[in-house]
Amino acid sequence: MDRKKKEVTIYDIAEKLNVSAATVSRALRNHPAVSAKTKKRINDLAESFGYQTNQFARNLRQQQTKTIGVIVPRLNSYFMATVISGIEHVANEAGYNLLISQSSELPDRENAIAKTMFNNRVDGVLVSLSYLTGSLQHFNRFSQKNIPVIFFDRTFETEIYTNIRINNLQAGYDATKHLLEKGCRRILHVSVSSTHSIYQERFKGYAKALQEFGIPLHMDYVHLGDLSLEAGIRAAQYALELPQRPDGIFVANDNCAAGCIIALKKAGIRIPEDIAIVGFNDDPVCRIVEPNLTTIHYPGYEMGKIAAHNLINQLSGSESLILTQTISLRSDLIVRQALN
Amino acid sequence: MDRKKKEVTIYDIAEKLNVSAATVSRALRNHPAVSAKTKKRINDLAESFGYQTNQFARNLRQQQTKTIGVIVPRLNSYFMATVISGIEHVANEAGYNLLISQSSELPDRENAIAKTMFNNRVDGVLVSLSYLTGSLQHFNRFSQKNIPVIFFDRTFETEIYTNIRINNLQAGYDATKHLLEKGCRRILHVSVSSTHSIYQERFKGYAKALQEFGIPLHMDYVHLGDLSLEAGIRAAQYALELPQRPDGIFVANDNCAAGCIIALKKAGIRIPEDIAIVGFNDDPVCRIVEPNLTTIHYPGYEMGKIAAHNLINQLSGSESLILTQTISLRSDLIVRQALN
DNA sequence: TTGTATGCGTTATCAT
DNA sequence: ATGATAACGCATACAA
Repeated sequence: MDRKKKEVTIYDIAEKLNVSAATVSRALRNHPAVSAKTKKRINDLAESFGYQTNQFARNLRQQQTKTIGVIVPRLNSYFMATVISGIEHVANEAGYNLLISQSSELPDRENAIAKTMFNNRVDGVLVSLSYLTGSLQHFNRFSQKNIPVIFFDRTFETEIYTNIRINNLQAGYDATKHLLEKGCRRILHVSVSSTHSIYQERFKGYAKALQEFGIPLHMDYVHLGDLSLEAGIRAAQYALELPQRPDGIFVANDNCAAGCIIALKKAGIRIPEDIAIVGFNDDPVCRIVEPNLTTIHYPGYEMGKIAAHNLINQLSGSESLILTQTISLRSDLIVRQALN
Repeated sequence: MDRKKKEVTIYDIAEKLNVSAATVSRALRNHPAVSAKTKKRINDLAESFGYQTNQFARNLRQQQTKTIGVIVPRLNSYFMATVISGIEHVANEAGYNLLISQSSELPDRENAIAKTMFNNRVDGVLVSLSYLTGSLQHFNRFSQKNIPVIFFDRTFETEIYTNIRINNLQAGYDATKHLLEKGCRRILHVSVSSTHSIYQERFKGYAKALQEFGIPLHMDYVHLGDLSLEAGIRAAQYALELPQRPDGIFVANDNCAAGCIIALKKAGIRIPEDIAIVGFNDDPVCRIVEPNLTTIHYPGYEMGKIAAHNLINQLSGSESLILTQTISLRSDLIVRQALN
C-alpha cells in the first residue's frame, strides 16, 4: 500500500507539544478538563499538521459509528429524494452520517443490504420496504442486538419496530370521496400487488367511500400492477376493456396515474369529463401531465425528518427499552383537475 | 451504553476451539495456510455464535475502508438514480460500500460532505458537482493523500482528476442541428449559469450548428436560469417577450424543457408547429409531456458503471501513479416531436 | 488540569 | 499448519 502516506496521529501532536496523547485527545474533542491555553496550542498544531481524526479507531473504541443506514426501494422518485433530504437534514445536525442503498424492489437485495449494513455496524436503520418483502426476518439481526430499525412509508405490520406513515385509509377515502362528489359512480382503483398494508389501507379507504355512497364494491374495479408509468398504460387499457367503462380512477401513485392519463387520452377519452383521475404523492409530474393531476399531498420531507429524529432519539436515549409505536402523518387532497 | 450486548470476537472462538486467534482470523478469511478440517470447525462455530467481523478493527488494521463516497447535486432526478444504479452494480460486485450524499446544489454543503467523507476515510470518491462550485480545492485533501477522485457529468476542467462525461459539444450541436433541419431559424438556448464547462460545451455546440447554417449568434437568444421546471416557465415568458419570437428552443435539461412547453402551450403556442423544442437527458418526463419531448439520450447507467470501474481500478491497481484522463461517452438524439 | 496504562478486534510478522 | 505478539489510533478509568 505505497499509495497512502503515514497519517498524523494524536501521538505526533503530543510529542511535539510535550503533552500526553490523552490530553490531545481531550483537547481535540473540546473536553472541559483541558485548559484553554493547551487547547489552543493543540488545536493550532493539529491544524497545521493537517490532522484528521481516524474514525475507525474512534469507532472501535466507542463501539458506535455515528452512521445511519437508509434502505429504500428506489432512489429515482421525487418522493424518495424528498424524504432523504429530510433525513439528511436531521442526521447532519446531529453529526450522523448516512449510508444509503436502494433495493431496486428486490427482496434479496434488501436482505443483502441489511446484512452489509449490519456488518458495517450502523447505529440504526431507516427502511422503506420493497413491494414484495414478505417478512421482516432479515431485520432480526438488528433487533437481536438492540439496534433500532424504523420503517417509513412502505411499512409492515409489526410489534417490535416503529412505523412512520400517513393515514392511508383516510387518504384513500379522501381521494375516492372526491371522485364521488364530482359525480363519478364507477371508480376503478389502480394499485400494486404488495405485501404492505399501506396499499391495503388505501384500498380500504376506497371501499369505505364507496360504501358511504351506497355503491357496491366490485373487484373487477380493482386493478393491480407495479405502479409504474407502463403499468398505468396497461391499467388504462384494462379500464377501456371493462364492460362498463369507469368514470373515475383512483391510482395509488402519480407516475402510474400519468401513464393512465396519457393512454386514455390517446384512446380519445377526455379527462376529467369522461374519466376523472386522482393520483397519490404530489409528484412534480402532477403539474406536467395534462390535465394537471389531482392527488394526495404526501409530506415526504417531514416524514424524513421525523424518522431521523425518532431514530436518533432512540440512539441517544439512556433508555434501554425501545418504545415502539406507529406515527401517523397528515396528508391532504390537492385538487387540480377542474371539473364543471 | 447498556443497549449493546458484548460482541463475539475471534478470541471467543479461539478459546472454545483451543486454537489461536490468528488461526481463527485466517480461517475466517479462507487463508490457504489453514487445514480444511480446522477451517470447517472454526466456520461452523462462528456461524453458531453469530459471529460478525468488526469492520472497524479490520479497517483500522488494514488502513482501508472498502467504501466509496458518492457526492451528487441532487438525488431526485431519474438521471442521477440511473447513474447511482450503475455505480452500485459495479461497487457491489467488487465488495465496496457506498456512502451517498447530496449537496443540494450548495457549494458549502459539497465542501462539508467532502470533509466528512475524508474523515471517514473513504477509499475513493465519485463526484458530480453542484452548479456553482467554483473550484476544486475542497478536493485537495483527497489528492494530497493520493485518494482518487473521479468527476462525472458535472465536471470541471482539471489536470489532476479523471473526468467522465459525454461529448456535450456534439450533443448540443446535434440538438440544435435537428431544430435547424426542421426549419427553425430563431433558436433560443435555455441553460444554466454554471461554472461547469459541460454547459459551455453545449452552448458551443449550439453556436457551431448556427454557424454552419449561416445564422448569426445573438446572446439575446441565450437564456440562463437554474434548469428547474419553474425556470422553464420563466424561460417561456422570456421567449414570448422577445421582439422576434423564437421558432425553436434547445433546453439543456428535460424538466426545464417540460416547464417551457407547459407555459408556451398555456400562452396558446403550438408545439412544435410554432415553436419546436429539444431537451436533454431523456428523462421519463419526455414521454409524459405533450407533445413528447425530443431529447438527447444520456447513458447514465453506463456512466455510473464506468466511473465506478475506473475508480476501483485505481484503488486496486499496484500503480502508485494515477493516470488522469477524460472519458467521453456517446449520446444520441432521440426524436419524438413529429413535425410535418 | 494532566498523565499513565489499557483495551477496543483485527491482521501481519515472525517464530515454531 | 499454527501460535505469540505487536501494532493500528483513539478514548477512558484511574492516578497524580
